[in-house]
Amino acid sequence: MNLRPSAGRPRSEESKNAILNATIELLNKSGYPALTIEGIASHAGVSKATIYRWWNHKTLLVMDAFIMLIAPPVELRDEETLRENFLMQLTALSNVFNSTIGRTMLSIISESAPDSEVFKAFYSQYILPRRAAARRILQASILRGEIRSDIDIDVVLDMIYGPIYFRFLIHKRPLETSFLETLIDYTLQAIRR
Amino acid sequence: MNLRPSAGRPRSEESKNAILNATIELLNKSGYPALTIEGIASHAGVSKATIYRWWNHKTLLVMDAFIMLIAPPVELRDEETLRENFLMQLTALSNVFNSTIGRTMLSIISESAPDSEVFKAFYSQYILPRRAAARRILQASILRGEIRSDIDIDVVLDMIYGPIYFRFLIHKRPLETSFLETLIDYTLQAIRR
Amino acid sequence: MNLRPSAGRPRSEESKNAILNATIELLNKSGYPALTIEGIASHAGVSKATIYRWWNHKTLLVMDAFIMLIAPPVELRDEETLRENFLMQLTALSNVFNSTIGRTMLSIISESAPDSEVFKAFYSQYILPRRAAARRILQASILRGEIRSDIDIDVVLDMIYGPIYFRFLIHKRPLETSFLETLIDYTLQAIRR
Amino acid sequence: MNLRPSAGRPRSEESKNAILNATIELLNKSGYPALTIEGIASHAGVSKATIYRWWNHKTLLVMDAFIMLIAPPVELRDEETLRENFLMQLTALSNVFNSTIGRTMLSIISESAPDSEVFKAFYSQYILPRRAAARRILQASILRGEIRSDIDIDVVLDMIYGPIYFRFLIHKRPLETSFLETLIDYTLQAIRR
DNA sequence: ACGTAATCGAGACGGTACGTCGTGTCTTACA
DNA sequence: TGTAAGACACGACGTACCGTCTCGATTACGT
Repeated sequence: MNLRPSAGRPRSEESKNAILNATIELLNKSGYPALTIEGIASHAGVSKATIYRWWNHKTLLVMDAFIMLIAPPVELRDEETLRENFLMQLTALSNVFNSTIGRTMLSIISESAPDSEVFKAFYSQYILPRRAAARRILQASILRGEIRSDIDIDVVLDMIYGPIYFRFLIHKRPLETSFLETLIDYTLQAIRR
Repeated sequence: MNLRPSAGRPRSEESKNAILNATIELLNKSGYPALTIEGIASHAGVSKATIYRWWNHKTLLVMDAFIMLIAPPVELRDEETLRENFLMQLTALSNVFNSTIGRTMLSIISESAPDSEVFKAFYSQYILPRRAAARRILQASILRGEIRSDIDIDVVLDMIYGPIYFRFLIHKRPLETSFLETLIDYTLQAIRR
Repeated sequence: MNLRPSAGRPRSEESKNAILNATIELLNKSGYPALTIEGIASHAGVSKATIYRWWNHKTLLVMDAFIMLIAPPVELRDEETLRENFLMQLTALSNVFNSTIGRTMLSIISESAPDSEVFKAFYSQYILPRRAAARRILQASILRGEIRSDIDIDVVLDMIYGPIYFRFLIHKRPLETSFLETLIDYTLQAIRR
Repeated sequence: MNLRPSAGRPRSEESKNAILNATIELLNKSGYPALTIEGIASHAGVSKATIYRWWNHKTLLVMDAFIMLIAPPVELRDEETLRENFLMQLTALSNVFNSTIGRTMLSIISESAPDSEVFKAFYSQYILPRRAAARRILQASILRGEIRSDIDIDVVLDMIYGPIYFRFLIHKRPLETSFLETLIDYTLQAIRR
């Protein structure tokens, strides 16, 4: 069962945590362009080789730190209205954007290739779970007859998420709650029965 | 009027063009992470110092190359329907995204600070003119009574542009015309009178 | 005894030798003004950083190459006459001057400050040992009653070495044996009992 | 008569002086390795091209500044004793060595090739006149029967000048008068009748 | 208990690019 | 023609990281 039955010294969890924490700290302090493996190593009290042994690429290291840090997907609940559920999820999303590592992660993804390891990891571990949850509550809403049954759910989801990302990445403006509300209201207006 | 009638040797337009063209070529060939000032200099047959004399930062160099390359803002016309005008502009936008320099530019902007030189240049030279044009035709449409007069134009514009950027940067999926049409239709549905 | 028994990868003796040999070769080929760290690095198949790690200054690198190359101080012997001993030492000195690295070393020393690292190294590692040997045989000669006991040995040594350096550095004329002999004869004439 | 009958603007004496003075000032302030044409030009309020037009090489510029600055050769006089005459000349020489430009000049000469322009200029304009004067008074002394007639004057001159240069360039020690006197006394001892 | 094996820190290594500085040449307009 | 101003191609500087490597030391597991 155990494919590699642990010959030799096991991986140091302590070093692993020190590396991920150092990554986050240095990212917060100086930003992604100034983030170096050497800096992380010395800040974490760890050898460079140890980092290279476990992460092929700096982007994957940031990805792991990002996953460690962010909250799990918001539980969307059927009892809440569609509007409330979206508001909750978009608020969680805007918290991610407000962290340095969240912004960094998105800019890494922006310039990553669709077949790159980091993109695939981010998409499957971050985007898909949240999108699936949102899709579920939209479908429940359709079943309840609140919104039209012929809508293209993917387009609707993009109409909700897209402007949030846009506002952060391109406008670089703070996300007021009123913006979120107007956005959701306009979208629901477009798809209501 | 001319305060200092050119003391010293004038700037070489030839070098300037060679630098911008080399930037674009190398970007297309190997991508932004592999783009080096040294590479640009040698490919353009130009000295590194000449590049540094005119561009403080690599991002600003890419920005200038981007501006040189892209088409001027689409002329939006009153004779066309709102829907046609948006389709035209979004198609132009997707052409930008389909070029390497366009994708690079956006990822640079994604990780730029709001007070950075490159962000301010991009925002004022690229985003604002296009946004102003779109705003004008929305306002004309309001005057003609086709759409509601109480809408928040900024939110509407973000609902149109945002999903496009999102689809490219995060989903990394091609932009089918059907997507554009559905997007516009849903949006118009939300704001029609 | 050994306080830190070698943490980390040990210094490569191979690289060290390659650097010193490349220094000598390039010096012989093109002279000191054309000697660059970059040239040495590429000629030695070594990274620039490796050179800078071990030598703060180009002059110290030349100094080490010089020390590696030159013969150890001539053994002065009591059985020989004073005259023979000096002739031997001055001949060895003129061999140093006839090598490019010897001439280079002297011109480095000429323009070095008295408190500079390279001057102190040269003085203690090259000048002093040879001067001490010469001083010893002069003192032995005094004890044997061949020369006056009240002479200022430092002045006498400068009277012997100084003209050699002068002839090379300023006159730039070859050193004939007859010149050396006349020089020694005149000096002995001045200090004989 | 006038070979170049002043076509065009004449050479600016003002610029020439500014250049030579700037050379000396910068040499005194920061030393020869830090002496740059660009620095001289900006300090003298002069264009780089003007410097390059009149001096092929930085060493020649220093040479001209040196010649402008130093006193003319000491007048050696028959009325004085040989000893007094040498003392006077050696004192003048040690003044040269005490100036930054004097030390710089010597180190330039040390590393110059025998067929280089700067060496030939220095030798003919500085060394030879002083050496000729010293040679004359030695010959006069021979005629008066004070010193031996069979001496090799060139060797004697080197025995007097050499140790001075040596003391400055290699020992880097101050020249006490007592050293000069002992040096002269030993030399005269060697060649007196 | 003792070897085998993987991991760890330290840090040297060959590279590549950085951004700066000085070189010597040039192009302009003015004197 | 000479000059100041200043842009230019070139080349080296000394630094910073890259990703790899070689050490000795450490920590498990299987004999």
